[in-house]
Amino acid sequence: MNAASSPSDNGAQPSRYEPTALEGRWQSHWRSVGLDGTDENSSKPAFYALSMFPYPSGSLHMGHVRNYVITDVIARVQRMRGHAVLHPMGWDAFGLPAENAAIERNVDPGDWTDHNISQMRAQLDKLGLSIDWDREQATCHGDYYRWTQWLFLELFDGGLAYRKNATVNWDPIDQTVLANEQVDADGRSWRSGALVEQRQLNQWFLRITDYAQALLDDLDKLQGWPERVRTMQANWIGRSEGAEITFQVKESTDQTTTDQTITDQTINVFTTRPDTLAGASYVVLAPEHALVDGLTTSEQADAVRLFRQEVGRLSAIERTSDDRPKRGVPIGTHVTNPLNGETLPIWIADYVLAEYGTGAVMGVPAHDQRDIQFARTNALPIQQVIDGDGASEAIANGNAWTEAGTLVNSGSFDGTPSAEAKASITEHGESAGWARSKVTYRLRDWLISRQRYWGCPIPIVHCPDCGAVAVPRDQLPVELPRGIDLSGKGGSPLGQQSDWVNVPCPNCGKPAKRETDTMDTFMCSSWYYLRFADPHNNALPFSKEAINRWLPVKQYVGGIEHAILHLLYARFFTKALKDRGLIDVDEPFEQLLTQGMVQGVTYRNPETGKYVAPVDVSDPENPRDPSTGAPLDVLFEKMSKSKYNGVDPAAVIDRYGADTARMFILFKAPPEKDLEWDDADVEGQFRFLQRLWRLVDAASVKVNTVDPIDRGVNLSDADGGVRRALHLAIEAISEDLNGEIQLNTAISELMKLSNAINAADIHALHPAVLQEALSGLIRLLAPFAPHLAEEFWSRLGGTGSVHQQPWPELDPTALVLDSVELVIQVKGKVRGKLQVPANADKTELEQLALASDVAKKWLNGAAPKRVIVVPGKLVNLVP
RNA sequence: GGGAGCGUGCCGGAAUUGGUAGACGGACUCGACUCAAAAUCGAGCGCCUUCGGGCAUGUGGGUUCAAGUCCCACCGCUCCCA
Repeated sequence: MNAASSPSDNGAQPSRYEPTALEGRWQSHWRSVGLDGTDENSSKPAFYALSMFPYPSGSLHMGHVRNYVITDVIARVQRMRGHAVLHPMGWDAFGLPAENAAIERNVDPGDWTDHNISQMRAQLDKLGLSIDWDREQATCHGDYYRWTQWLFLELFDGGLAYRKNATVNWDPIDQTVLANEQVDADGRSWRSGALVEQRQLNQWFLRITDYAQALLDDLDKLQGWPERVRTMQANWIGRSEGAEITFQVKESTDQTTTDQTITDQTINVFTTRPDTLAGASYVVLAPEHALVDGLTTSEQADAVRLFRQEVGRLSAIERTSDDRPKRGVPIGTHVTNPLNGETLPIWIADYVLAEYGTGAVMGVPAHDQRDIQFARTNALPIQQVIDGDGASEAIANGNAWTEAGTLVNSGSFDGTPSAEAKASITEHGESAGWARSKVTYRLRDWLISRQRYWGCPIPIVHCPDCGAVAVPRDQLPVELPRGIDLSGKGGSPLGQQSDWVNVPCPNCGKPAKRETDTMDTFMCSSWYYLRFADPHNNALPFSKEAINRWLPVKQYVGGIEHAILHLLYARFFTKALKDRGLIDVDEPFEQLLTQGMVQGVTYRNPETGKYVAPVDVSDPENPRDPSTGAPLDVLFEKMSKSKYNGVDPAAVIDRYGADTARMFILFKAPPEKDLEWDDADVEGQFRFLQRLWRLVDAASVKVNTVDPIDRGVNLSDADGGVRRALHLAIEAISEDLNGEIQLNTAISELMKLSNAINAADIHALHPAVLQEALSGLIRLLAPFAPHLAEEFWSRLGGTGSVHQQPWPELDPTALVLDSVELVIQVKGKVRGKLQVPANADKTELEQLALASDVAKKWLNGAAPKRVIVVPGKLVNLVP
């Protein structure tokens, strides 16, 4: 049962693979000799391998293991290939779990976090990761967040951090605001899952929208990123080209409205379809739009007030959702369509948001799906202005015609193709003064204020006279007050610390108050990869020299869930810091690998939807609910406590060792795909390492040095076969580690090589061949199973550490064969095989094929019409 | 609705400048060893077959001497945007 302790107790002669003891021994040896330190001063080319750093929850899960093992293999291979490698680790250590623990259990969030960090570091150590711990960072420590604040002030000085009153997403569970990126498609918080609410608050924002175009354009530079991450970012940025069109309000100045008389009012709308302007039948303002009060007539005032109250309760997602009826009310006044002079009513409607574009749109029902729904609900006219095949029918059926076509009902523009009309109508409007071509983005400025305690304080003092004043840089960090009472109620916790809040204004010295909001934790993680390059710098967050040596990160590895959030923020930071002259790189991450989830088996009762723990399933072949006897669905889902499908990495390491865990997790699935955890497969991986152990054990009698020795001249067929197997493996594994990283097939190549050596009689092999094969095998194994490879290296008399050896070199002559198998096809179907000399040319191959029994049988003596020869592969005879 | 990706044995997955489909592993079956079991070792393992071969990479077409791979249409799943 227990594989780690069971292998045959039948005698003492062969040594046993005991991973736990072996791994502990090598780990402490490596630590004592400083094997994993960063090579800072050599002339070797730099290679920066980075995993997305974890939140220190206190327990390592399989997703972490997968992430760090993938990065570790890459780091180790690059070292063997002659690079100076930077492979650091740190902690994304601010955030709500610590604060919630403090509220629930009355512990200090800092102590709680530090305790978790040391616990997780110990768990990570057991994986045998080649991390330079000397560079460790925790974002909640003053010597880190001092620089987060410093960088905030850089952005503040550059005008990229500003404060404004805005409608923001409020998470009622976590009691704080959220950035748009942190609200999912269902309108729920990324953390708490609560439905977010809308609130008007005065908050800090970063001007990420200034970089919208650069963030979009430079996606093209990121050829080492998965296509779908780039697409997701491009969608999120959401560039749209169009025009801003000015509509003149029609009512004259003597028309009385609710609170004022109308002067020369205009409404600006943004549209991507200026070509459809003639089809506008109304103009819609967002209910919150500043012009609404002034343009509402007395008759409509009550309806408008009621409607605004209703809309105020809805989230942006609900308001714009396609499957909801579009609702609105007219406000009583009108505008003139600048293109054709028609009079159009002004409405307010839930589906128009104040924060997007100009907060106003023109309604063109015939050519916009939301507008046609709105028009049909509210009996507004539907005028077709673009014609195309099937357009009229579609519109009559209530489907907007959004394709390109030809203009109709548009006066002098009739007959113009719609693509061309976009430009010509805009130009016409520009010369008449009522249009401008314009580009807008879906991306909003990044809201970074959080009304929570356990985060980086925003280094600002609010002075009644001077306004928002930066805390002088020599006073950083603005430290979080410690040992305070956290109730979890009553607003921002820092606001209640009067000692801390009340300070003199750094500018004029009068009494002032500190900013009491803390920063979004994504601020802290937007620059940590820069600090790792220069972790102990006391004068600056990092020096330009250090950044130039190590950045950009050559290989970044992490979960797809950060495709937008962290990866977009970090790109923005990099660009902003470059523009501030602090760094020279403009993109932080050259290659990105997004690893898939680790899933565990779940048993679910399809009737009740409830999960059954695996221990309660008596027969896994035919799983049934122990209480109802109903057959259960067997699924693979992301590991979680509620589904009883978590596998604890520590338990796996205790039982099989880290090398088995590493090998399994790499072999079971390609890195970017989801991985289905299966204990039987882990067992299989352990068996492979045991097989290697026995192979090295047997060979050690014959080989006692892994140093290269002169090769004998006379090699037997078996010798040649083993050499060929070795060099095939070197070729394939080296290829798997270049570009698109394929670690699962690399391990299968190791297995093939091991199988090939095992299949030969090692006692009959030339000692030099066996020595070369084992030396190569061990070095190829080293990045994947570092402890076992080191043990083998030492047992076979190798000097130094296997991890400091050069990557094995391919000898192409070892791959050459005397004879190869030639496939004979007849009309594309395989009909036979033939051994032929490897150096035979096309003509010879054709003749050999024609003379073969296969040809005689399938061609009935006739000559083929055509013969295709692919040297080294096949001959295809076409009768 | 728009975009991206995916679909291969019982299972995880190999193979894409078009060239022997199913590498490697798991599960399973049989055999050796054993009092027995585990471990280990050996053999088998897509489907059908009249043992000649035939059929097979979601479905249906197409290009080609040759298609998992390229093209068209469709079906299903996943993700992103609306």
